[in-house]
Amino acid sequence: MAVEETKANILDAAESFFAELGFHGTSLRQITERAGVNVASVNYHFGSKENLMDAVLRRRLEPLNAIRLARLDAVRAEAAEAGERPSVRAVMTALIEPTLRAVVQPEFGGFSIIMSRVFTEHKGAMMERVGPLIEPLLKQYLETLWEALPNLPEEEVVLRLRMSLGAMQHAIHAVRGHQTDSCPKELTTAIPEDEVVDSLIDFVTRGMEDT
Amino acid sequence: MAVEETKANILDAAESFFAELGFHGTSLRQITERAGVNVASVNYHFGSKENLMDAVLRRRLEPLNAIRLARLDAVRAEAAEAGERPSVRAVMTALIEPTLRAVVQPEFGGFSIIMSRVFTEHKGAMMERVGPLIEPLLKQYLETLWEALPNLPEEEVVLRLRMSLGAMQHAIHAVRGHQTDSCPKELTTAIPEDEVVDSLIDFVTRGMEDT
DNA sequence: AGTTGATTTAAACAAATGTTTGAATTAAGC
DNA sequence: GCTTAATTCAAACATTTGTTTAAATCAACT
Repeated sequence: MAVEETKANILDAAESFFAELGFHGTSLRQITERAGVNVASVNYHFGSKENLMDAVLRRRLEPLNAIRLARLDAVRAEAAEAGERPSVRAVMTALIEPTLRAVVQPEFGGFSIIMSRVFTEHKGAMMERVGPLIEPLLKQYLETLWEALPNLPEEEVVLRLRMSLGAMQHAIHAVRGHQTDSCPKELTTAIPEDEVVDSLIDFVTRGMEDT
Repeated sequence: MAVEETKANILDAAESFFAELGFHGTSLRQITERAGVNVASVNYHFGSKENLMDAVLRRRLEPLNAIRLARLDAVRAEAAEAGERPSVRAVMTALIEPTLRAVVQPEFGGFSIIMSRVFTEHKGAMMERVGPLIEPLLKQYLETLWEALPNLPEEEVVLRLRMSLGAMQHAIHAVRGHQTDSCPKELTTAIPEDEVVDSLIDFVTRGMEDT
């Protein structure tokens, strides 16, 4: 088995187990058994269980963040060219569309669940590791939203962005729950991905904008 | 030490550790040491570590759910008396206000974080345990929202409620993060509780209502 | 004061954890 | 084809885990 194949198998197995059972709830033996490799492989290729989680997150987050930043830059450039403020809808679309398109891909497996967990924890080892990966992105979006909503106090925009991120997180679960039938019965939806994207953009745009 | 005091000490310690380190990340010895009791006390009083988590959740959730249901019933009664449909704002206020008032209390400690984690997991032992505690509540709110928004497809209302719950979850973290300084730097807010409640109600009402 | 039942305690239990070791195997370069 | 380095493997490492046990202590009631 090629080296990259071994590492990829470990990452795949780790991703799905971390999503299902959490970091501490998953053992290296579960991961390596599903990956079809030896237990020692994790420490050989990644150094430790914690570094493995790092690699799981980076593999998905870095390319996705690059796309999201590019989309945001496009929105800013377009607004600058037109000599106008960027619209809230355009900014939120630049965030939401690539995120949901990525997350519904089957190979993203449990990544969205892991990210939700990370968002939830706030402190502890996991947040310290993910923080540096997402804070620069959020800072860019925040600054653009301040420009798009000049009449609101900056603090209020921060709060509304947080609430929008929460809405996005749960909308993602709605889409993936629809795929996997694993969300609470009272909150299942049968709405296809495209409509969820539209609904979410509408929802957070109404929420963000001044009425 | 009185029996109830012992159990309360265990519940307090378990709540804060489960919030900080997660269920699997916390050991019974950490809990019992902080609680000042013997390791065997947990199994004696609660039966198992899993049953302890059950008790932690029930202690907060059952009284809170009673309040939320009462508030919803009041909204429905008022609307019925006036011969009108309940307003989206009134329904969302009946959900949000008691939730945030409860959650910002210091003694609620890490409960909101535990709940976020539960919402996130979706499957696994934790969701199976919490599901029965919150699904009846959500069902009641959902039916009232269907009545309040008769022109929307029911599926769309379900999705919007989910997104609103996500917004509430992250707003709660904003408030508690403000208390504890434990949220990512780019998303800290210094907005006091009352204003967060108002902002959140406004945000989800705009999001839920047909434009 | 004595008895009964509930509670606490220290100690031990088997099982599972992440990690390390050193030999075996594979792959690549000359 | 030999050598060298990278990778895999089975086995063992010391800890830590949740749980159980049986004796000790406590509280309450007659």
